[in-house]
Formats: sequence, structure tokens, C-alpha cells
Amino acid sequence: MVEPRLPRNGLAGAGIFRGLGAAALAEVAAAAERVTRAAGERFFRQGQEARRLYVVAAGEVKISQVTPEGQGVVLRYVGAGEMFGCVPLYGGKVYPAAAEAVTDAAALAWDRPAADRLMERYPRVAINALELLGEELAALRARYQELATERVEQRVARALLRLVERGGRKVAGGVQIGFPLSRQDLAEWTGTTLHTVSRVLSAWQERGWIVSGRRRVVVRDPAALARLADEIRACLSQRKEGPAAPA
Amino acid sequence: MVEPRLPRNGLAGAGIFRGLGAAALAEVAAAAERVTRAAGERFFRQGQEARRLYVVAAGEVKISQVTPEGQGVVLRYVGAGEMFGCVPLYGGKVYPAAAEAVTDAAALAWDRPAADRLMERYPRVAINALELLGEELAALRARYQELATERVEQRVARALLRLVERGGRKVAGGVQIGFPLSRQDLAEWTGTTLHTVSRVLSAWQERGWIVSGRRRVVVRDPAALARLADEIRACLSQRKEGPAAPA
DNA sequence: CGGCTGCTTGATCGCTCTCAAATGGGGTGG
DNA sequence: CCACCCCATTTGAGAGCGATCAAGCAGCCG
Repeated sequence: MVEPRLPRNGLAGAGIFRGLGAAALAEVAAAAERVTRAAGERFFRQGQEARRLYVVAAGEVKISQVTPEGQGVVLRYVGAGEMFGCVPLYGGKVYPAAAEAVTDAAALAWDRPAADRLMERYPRVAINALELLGEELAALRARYQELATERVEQRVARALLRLVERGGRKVAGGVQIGFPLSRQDLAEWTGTTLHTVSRVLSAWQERGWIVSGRRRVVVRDPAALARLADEIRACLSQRKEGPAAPA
Repeated sequence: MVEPRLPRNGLAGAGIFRGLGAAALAEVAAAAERVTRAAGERFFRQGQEARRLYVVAAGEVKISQVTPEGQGVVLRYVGAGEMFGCVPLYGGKVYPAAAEAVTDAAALAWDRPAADRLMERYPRVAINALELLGEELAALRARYQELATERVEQRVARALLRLVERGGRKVAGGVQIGFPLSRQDLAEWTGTTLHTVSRVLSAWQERGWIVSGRRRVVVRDPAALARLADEIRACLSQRKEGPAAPA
């Protein structure tokens, strides 16, 4: 397990506490609880009573829902400095999704009374939360649009590019996604099946665009993926033969 | 054109101003601009600079995005008392979607400085906005999950049920959706094509579940649609023959 | 009454899911 | 250190949902 630890610049590096003075940050820190989870453990489960708001201090957290039929859908990956679990605090009573640590992870948590107190005393916190929620909404809208209009290959390409950008580690010959990511995870993230993801990744590996293994993906040619993601849906079969980047 | 008019209980009926006192509401009203649009006109376009936050006073407003390839995606329908256009005010600089009046509509608008002032003076407004944004996020998550896991028929059924619930008018033999709704609109709302929507509606009409015409849908048997929406995806072809409502 | 816009309907194609089974890498326990 | 087992992954075959292409039809408005 990692030790609980704040983002590089401390609490001030967390979006929701942006712009607060030192005194306010101290007060915020004093009200926080520390929570750690080993990889695979959960911060909370879907349907559980919503009691706390979290900010990730270290590690990566996966937010996902399960349908009544048992199919999973991944909604976000949350990294250091980012907030999660805040939606139901204002509105619903239970967490509509589960939060699972995909690496060993640590977070700071505030229960509802503490969060209320902070927002009352520092309206800036509420404004920041508003902004963050707005960004999350914008991101989900983009993914909704993609799911509605693009095909699997494009969605998977875009997913890899985003995950590389958010937490890529440079390794020999490419950039590796910074946390364990199975085919199943990618499938639930892009709205398809692990079989289809496997086929797509295999094809890309053959072309040298990526190297992948057990819960591990290294992107060698991000440009190729970007080209694929932005490809016009028109020319269907041409794609198979030549890269022929349009636009 | 309708005349601009507030929701039944005035500004207090608008979610974002919930809980404000009479004095505060007066101040809010004084800072508002009135905006009206005839059916088919837009409040703002996608990509336009985001300057104002709106609350619908009368009519129905459609929020939709268009992809670079020209495909449309409907994100929400906004009715009286509901807020729209607030996301980019805190965060982005431009509206990521367009807002079109689907009936003659009226709205109240606040520009960014006015909104800032109100939230500073009345933190309750920021908290309310947080709650509303949270609800919107929850709704979009639900639709994302449906798009990822359900098939077209179920999604269309759910869409009709929601639209009936949000703005249904009782008419002879059923409940009519309260605003003009084309096959294309339904398709962009559920992530499919107008052809498929047309086929689905035709089939339902044959079974007497709905009656529909040009941009008009009357639901006669909501229970049947609800059964379809909740149907387990297992038994595939059986559906064609008998209703055989499982569970 | 004519044109336009929205709706219907048929035919075909292919992307993607589904079902089935084999393979292999890695971690664990002995 | 080795062997075993489990889980993630790969790969094949086949079917079907829904998109796409292509006309034709019908309200509605001017």
C-alpha cells in the first residue's frame, strides 16, 4: 500500500480548493479524513448511502455502474487532485455508482456536514465545485455523442488517447497507460464487448501502433490512433488498405 | 408568440432560486433580461460565446449538439422553471451545444456578471445550481448506460415514457407528448436513425400502443412500453410473438 | 393546388454481438 | 525454484440488429 499523500502542491492543487488562502486550506485539511484502499478495493459501492465527498491524493480510481442485467459501464477514471462522490451529496441519497481503486490509492474525505460548513464559509468552494461538475458534464456529453455516432474502433482509439494523456508513463518505444487496464475495462469504458476490444487491439498491434499485454497497453503511434479517431465515417473499406489520412 | 411569463409560482418555482426570500427574489428578477423565441428559433448556437444563463419561463427548449460530420445528438429537453446554458459559464467559454425553441418559448436570462453577483450575495443559489447540475449529470449517466447496454426499441420506449411524464397532455384515448417531436428528433435523442424510429413506431401503432402523426405522438398504453423498456435482453425472438411480460 | 417537409417501407449489407473453446502469462503455494 | 491454477486474452464461426440506400407517400402551408 502507498502511504496517504497529497498531490504535489498539497490541497491547493485540488481543483475544488483552488484559490483558497493558507488559513482556509489549513481548515479544510483539518476537517479531512484520510482513507486508503489497496488495488481492487472499493471506496464505496453502488447503492450505498452517500455520506462523503472524496479528493484523490494518490493512485487512480474507477467510477462505474452496473445495470440490473449485470453489465458494467465505466463512467470516469479519477486521478490525483480530482474529486469524486460529490454528485449524490446534493440531490440523491445513495451513490449511483461504485468507486474502485485500480491501483493502491489514497483519498481525503469530508462528510456532508463538513462539506456544508466549508461551502458556507468559503463560497469559492461551491463555485469551484460548480465548475468541476460542469467540466464532468461536458466530458460525459462528448462521450455520449461519440457513443451515439461513432463506431467501436474510433471510440477505442479515442479512449486510449485520453487515458495516455491523463496518465501516460514514457517507456521504451512508446507511452504506457499508467494503471492496469483490462480488455473488459476498455470495453465497459467504450460501450462494447471485451471480444471486440481484443480484436481491435490485436489488429493495431499487428500494425505496430500499440503493444499490449495482460492489463497493460503501450501506445507506440498516437498519431495513427488520432487519425483513426478523426476519420470520416464515409470511406468504409478503404481504411483496411491504406492509412490514407483524410483531411 | 406567447408572452413571456413565469412558472406558476414565479421565480420561486425555478429550481435554482429555491429557498430564496422575497427580497432576494425581487433582486433576482430585477437583474433578469426577458428573451422570447418563436418555435424553431434558437436562443444560442453551438460554438457561440457563452454569455448568459437562462431559466425557461414558458415553452420547451431543445439542447442539441452536432458532430463535425453533421450528425445531431439531442442532450436534453428543458421545460418551464428549468435552467440551461449554465455549464459553459463556469469553465468553457463557448456554448458546446445549441438551444432551440421547439414551441414558442420565453426565458429569463442573466449575464455572467449578474450571475456572479447573485451567487456571491446568495450562496444558496450556488448550492442549488450544484444540485441541479448533479441531477443533470445523473440523468445523462443513466442515458449513457442505456445507450451502451440497451437496444433501440428499449431506448425509444424509455424516451417516450420520459417525454410523456415530463410534459404529457391528456387527450382522448391516451397521453400526448406536449410539443412537436419528429422521428428525426427521437432518433437523435435515442442515438439511432429516423428510419429505425419510424419502423419501431409503426410496429407499436399496429399493436395499439401508440398513435402518431406528423411530429406528434400519443401514448395509449404506457404500461406496454414500460414492459418493453424493462424487458430482459435474453429472450430475443419471443418478443415478436407474445407480450409475455417477464418478471 | 403545388411544393415542401416529414414519414413510410422495401431490400441489402456489414459491423458487432454472441457462443464456444483454446492458449498463455503470472502469481501463489508448496 | 518449480508446478499448478486461475484469469485475462485470443481466435473462430455464425447470426442478427440496425444502418444505409432508394423510392414512394401524405399532411400542411403558402
